[in-house]
Amino acid sequence: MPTSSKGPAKAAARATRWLDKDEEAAWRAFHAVVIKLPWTLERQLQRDADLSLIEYYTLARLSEGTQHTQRMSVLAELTDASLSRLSHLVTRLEARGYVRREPDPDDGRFTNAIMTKAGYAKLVASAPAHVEAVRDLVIDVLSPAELRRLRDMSQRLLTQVEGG
Amino acid sequence: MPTSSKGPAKAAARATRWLDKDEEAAWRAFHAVVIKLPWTLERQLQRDADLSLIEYYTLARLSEGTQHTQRMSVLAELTDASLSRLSHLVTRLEARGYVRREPDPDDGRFTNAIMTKAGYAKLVASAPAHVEAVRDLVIDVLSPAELRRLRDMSQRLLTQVEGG
DNA sequence: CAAGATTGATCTGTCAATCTTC
DNA sequence: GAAGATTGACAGATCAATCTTG
Repeated sequence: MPTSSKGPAKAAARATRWLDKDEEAAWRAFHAVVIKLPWTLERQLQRDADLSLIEYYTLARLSEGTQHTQRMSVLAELTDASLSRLSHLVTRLEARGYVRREPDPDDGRFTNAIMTKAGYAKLVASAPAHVEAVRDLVIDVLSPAELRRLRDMSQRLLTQVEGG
Repeated sequence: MPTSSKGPAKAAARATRWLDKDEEAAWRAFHAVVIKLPWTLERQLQRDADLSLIEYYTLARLSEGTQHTQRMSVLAELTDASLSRLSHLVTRLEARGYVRREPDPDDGRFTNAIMTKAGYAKLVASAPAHVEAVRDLVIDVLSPAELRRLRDMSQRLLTQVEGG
């Protein structure tokens, strides 16, 4: 019954503004995408590259850093992971030889994550199939105008989600 | 570097169609939403109702079934969970007294998940805060026209994601 | 034996506690 | 002592294997 209908608004201090029919339909469709899309990309990467989505984007963001390097805390921001999650994750990538860690020479409180040659090669090898998937699943499904709107909406949603 | 730029398209049989600047920007924004939104909703539900997102939607979908009942396999579809995941999950909901299981009287191969009174009460108590969150984070951020477009795009994305 | 469902092993993420460096 | 980072214990998801019913 929730999220729609005017159903029993038991607990809330003031009457709940339930979703109307259109809002409900929009939410269901969008919610489904939000749940299913990451999963589909996970599968693609797992199958084609033996990487998880966040592993792939960790390598991608590392490749954009000077010297293929990023501080752990910055990388956590960029990949939207907690520092703890990233630390575990980098431990695994390290074990596979894709990344190595070094304390920042200038300030030992920071740890630098540094992509190895093998890590870069892995990213380069994995990218084409992943970009194909992103195209197939998202980009090529929408017109350029729609894509602009999606970006626009996404940016506004983001400010909300990030506690605007 | 991936997803954008014309970078080394090593593996793929044919040249990779990398994302152009606008496509890349749209993808980054949308990707961020897709990753962050579920997490925000998880936090809200965890905090306000001690439920995970999928637990909440499991209860919600159950409440829509005749007699507050759904077959496990149908419920798995509705909640976008694997049968295995759902089974583990229902075991937990059962332990908390929100759901019980019975074999289908007509065909013992099916298992019915049945929401208890306590389960329904839990849903009713949890719904207002969750709907508020969905409004704050998504619905009220977009105009009705945008919401229509979002729904429209989402539906098309879904057919792709579901292997259209 | 096929479809529905469950189970157990394993892996990943989270949370809280801890360690290190300045 | 505060910020950055790591660690370990635990909760939840996945995958493969298994069980059950018709």
